[in-house]
Amino acid sequence: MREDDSTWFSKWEEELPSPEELMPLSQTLITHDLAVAFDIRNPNSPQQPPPPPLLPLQTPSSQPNSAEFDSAELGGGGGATGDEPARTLKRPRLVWTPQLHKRFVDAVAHLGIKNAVPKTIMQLMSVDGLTRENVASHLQKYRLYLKRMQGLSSGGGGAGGGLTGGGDPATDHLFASSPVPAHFLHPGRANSDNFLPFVPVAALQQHHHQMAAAAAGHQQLQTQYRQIGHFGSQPNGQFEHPFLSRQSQTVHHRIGAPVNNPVVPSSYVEDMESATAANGRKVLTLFPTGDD
DNA sequence: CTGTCAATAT
DNA sequence: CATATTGACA
Repeated sequence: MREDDSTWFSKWEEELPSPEELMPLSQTLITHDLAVAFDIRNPNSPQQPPPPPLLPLQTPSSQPNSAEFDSAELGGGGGATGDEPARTLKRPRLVWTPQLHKRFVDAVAHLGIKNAVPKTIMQLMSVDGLTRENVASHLQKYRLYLKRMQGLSSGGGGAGGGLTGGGDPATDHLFASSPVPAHFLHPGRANSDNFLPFVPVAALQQHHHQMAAAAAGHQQLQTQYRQIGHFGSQPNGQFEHPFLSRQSQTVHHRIGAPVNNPVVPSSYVEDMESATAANGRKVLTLFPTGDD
């Protein structure tokens, strides 16, 4: 029944063959300008349909959504006419969506704990808009998560927890959604050959703004709740995402009966990047990469 | 300067 | 309250 349990990492091996395959990595985050443009915090309209966060493929159509420009910022004083570039502007808040986190894990996994440093990860991810600080922050969170899992799974203590191979959410929320490469659990242990040495390929840089994915717009919105629940209520009925259905709201009682293993809440698309390879590896590689 | 830990803000 | 952001330190 549960095949995912032991398949995920099996698949992983197939997935991380060569760096070249990883090269095409390219996700589009919100560009600064766009972010700022969307960052509009409508004082009057509290419920403005937030821009669809991530768009893997299948760009609907660029429906020029009337973007209202609300420069209700600036607290008096200061030249309001000056800032046009997105420099020195405060980013809203990075929304680490499962897919994005997956990319993060992917990069870290392929890099190896050794090279898994913020800068490298960030570069490998090639996520436009992502900054070192973002990755660094998330990285440490991820490390803590790994550490936590280590202590719980091994050990013997058995402490009331129980449940070892499952992994229980509630504390790790997002982290639990993405598969954790086994090797992460323990740095110097098990066989070393398991992994590919992997050499930091030349600086890969490629990012273009093809499908704009706007994910900004949440400034003070509590994350997780309706962050990206269902946005198929567009008047135009444009998007209809099959995935991205968080089933939170589930009352998880602390100790209760042995919860079943289905940890994975919904089914996130395994990997959209692999889809490209299946079809004919190419697509993203010929685009003018205006890197930084 | 880059990476990490701690504190703070939202 | 959890998460991301920011600051300070190594």
